[in-house]
Amino acid sequence: MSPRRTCCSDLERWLAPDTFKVLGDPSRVALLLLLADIPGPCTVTALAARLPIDVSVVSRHLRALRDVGVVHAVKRGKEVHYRLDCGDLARRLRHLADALDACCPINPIDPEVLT
Amino acid sequence: MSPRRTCCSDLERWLAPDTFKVLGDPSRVALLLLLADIPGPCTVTALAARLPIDVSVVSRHLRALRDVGVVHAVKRGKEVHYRLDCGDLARRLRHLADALDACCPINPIDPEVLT
DNA sequence: GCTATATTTGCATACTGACGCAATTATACA
DNA sequence: TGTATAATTGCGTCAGTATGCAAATATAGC
Repeated sequence: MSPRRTCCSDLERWLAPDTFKVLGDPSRVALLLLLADIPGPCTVTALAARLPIDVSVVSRHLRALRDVGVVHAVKRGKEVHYRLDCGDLARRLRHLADALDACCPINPIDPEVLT
Repeated sequence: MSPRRTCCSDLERWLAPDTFKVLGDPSRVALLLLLADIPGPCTVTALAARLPIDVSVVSRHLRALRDVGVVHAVKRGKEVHYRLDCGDLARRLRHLADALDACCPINPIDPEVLT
């Protein structure tokens, strides 16, 4: 087994399938857009009221988003307030972008491109 | 319906569920890592030989990656050579990171954090 | 303690997608 | 033209997951 190019270790580190799997669902993306659109924290019920899905489903989606560190949750009494954790996600995306750039300066262009 | 914050239009533009869904599969990520590790283009058969999955599955995964613009395909005779399209993906990730940062300067920190 | 509201969890259902195998298509070469 | 190799596509199967409803849990206020 040949040693892996150093840049690829970074790529493997930041190309986390779990995070992208969570970001790959339209309902969860809709939740993220709502959280971005409404300044300040938002409760589960308030978010569910703006989407055509049940509160329980919204709760589960928010938990999935929290598990991968994309949103942040704060409990206040019986309510849970969610907000985007933009900084962390943005940081990770930039690390991934850097790792990609570091991996790819090679590979010259070929003709007869399919797409 | 209140008008959307301008930053959120960018967020919606770059937070494409389709791309992330494709990046959310471990086999496809393994393919990307292989393409990054092996300098230069790679054929479907060569990639399949390094993974515990069937050639047909590899072919389908590569097509999915191509459909979202993450890899690049070039046909040479009966072979198809694939390579990463790092530049485009890195560009889109940075746009997304910028949109996130633009959306989130608000939201003060609250106590009693859950995660 | 009792009630009302917010959230989470258990469970059943339906859908999506990954996978392997076999068949088909495309291309190079004898 | 026939044969061999590369890649794709058809199809059935299986696992994972998104969803809604109902029940359970947590907490505030009476």
